[in-house]
Amino acid sequence: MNETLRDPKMRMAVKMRAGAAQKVVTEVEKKGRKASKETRRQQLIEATIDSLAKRGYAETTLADVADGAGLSRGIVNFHFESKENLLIATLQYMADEYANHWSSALEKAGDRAANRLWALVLADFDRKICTKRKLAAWCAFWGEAKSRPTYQALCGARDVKYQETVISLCAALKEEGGYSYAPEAMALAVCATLEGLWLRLMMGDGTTRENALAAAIEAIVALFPMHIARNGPK
Amino acid sequence: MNETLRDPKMRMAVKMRAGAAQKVVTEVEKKGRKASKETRRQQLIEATIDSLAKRGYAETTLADVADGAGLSRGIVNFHFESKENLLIATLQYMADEYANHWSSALEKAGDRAANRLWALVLADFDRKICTKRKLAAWCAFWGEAKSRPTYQALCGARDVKYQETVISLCAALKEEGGYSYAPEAMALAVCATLEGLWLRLMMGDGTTRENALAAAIEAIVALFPMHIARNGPK
DNA sequence: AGATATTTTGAATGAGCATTCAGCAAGGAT
DNA sequence: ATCCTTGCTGAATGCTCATTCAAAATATCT
Repeated sequence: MNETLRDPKMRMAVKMRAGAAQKVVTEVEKKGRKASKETRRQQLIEATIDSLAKRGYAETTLADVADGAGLSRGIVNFHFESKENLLIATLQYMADEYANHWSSALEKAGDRAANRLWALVLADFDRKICTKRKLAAWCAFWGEAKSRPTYQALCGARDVKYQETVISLCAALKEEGGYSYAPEAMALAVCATLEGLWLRLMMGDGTTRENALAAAIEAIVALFPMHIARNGPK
Repeated sequence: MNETLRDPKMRMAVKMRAGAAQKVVTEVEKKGRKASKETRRQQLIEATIDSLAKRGYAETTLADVADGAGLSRGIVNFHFESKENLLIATLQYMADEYANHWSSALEKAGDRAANRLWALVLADFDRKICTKRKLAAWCAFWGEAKSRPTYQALCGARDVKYQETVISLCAALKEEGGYSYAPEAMALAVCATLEGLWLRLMMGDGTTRENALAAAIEAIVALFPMHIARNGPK
């Protein structure tokens, strides 16, 4: 596919367009090999996410990633040594991005448990995180995670902290409000709901980001009626 | 792996063991080529589920499936024509089994909406359906579904009827009980919760079938407090 | 500028795998 | 017993892909 990219001149054009979009980074990159290396790695990771989203895990090839990045066939092995390493780096990148996103949302939300829970839910369906391509890439990894300890560890690490956070929020709300649930069970249910909605978004039945967010809100409003209303924490 | 299976005599031993476990079927199978063909297909589908669970979608090979079934390398193409067909048949089989399971649970539950919803939740975490190997196989397909229309259709078909059912149950309960939610959003949330719990079970963090069921119950008790208590529908 | 180090290329290599097919085995029919 | 049908086998084929590497391009240093 896209045979035009096999032509070096065409490739250069792609590279320059990409460069134009990040002018500042490019300036810094000119001097200093380290920066350049990181940039290239980043570029390849993005191309990997694209390929995972477009073709799925099983059909993702290094050739496709290289084409997507507008670079040559041997490039991945130069920067990542192996396909496996590239995929691990990609998952790592997504996991970090996700964790940073919800942690910073949590910080901004302040101290009240209701505000914090609300912020977590909104963060999960934020445009930055909740993209078709990224959801698809996540799901590609989930599909392989069970049989690959490395992926499992990276996906799992994502969840452990998140779920602990949700458990403590559920416990705090119970304390405040007089609910009767078991915090661990309720937290598991909340996390599962959010993940399940992601799965739905990805599967491409009619569900949209807005539907999903609405469903998530409906659920937490019903689960924590003393603390959360449809338009936000009380 | 398992080089012993390359030896025809060893294979025969495997075949006979498998045969012993289904003595009655074997008797019928002896006469009648059609029955035999179906049996063989079934056997290969089971081996495919095993392989998907053990090695993931990307690493599942026809050689592995054939070894798992105790048969020779060419066998899949003889019975299914191609790997793709085998995988589609496998997904089809799982989708049918799942649909039959919850439909019959629904029938047994009678007319009251609360009973029916409760039955659906229990059915999802039934030992027959909710096995490590089957969950793993489901997830393997989910991971590829976005980039393969055929899988998407089969996974999607699973959900459409299910979700319509849940929507109508939510609508009925709202009617009866005076909840204020939007039935579509609430149904989406309920379905997502159940699917998310499946995902969690599969990912092999500590979640067990019992934890997952407990979380699901906690959720629907909180979502439908007028109709459902922890020990069942009111 | 010239020399050196770094990054990139793309053709070659070889491994793994799905698929094919000529032939074997086991019944059943004549 | 012999033929025919059907199911099955496993070696051979050819294709796709990750990986390697010598050579080219480019950047950095002296």
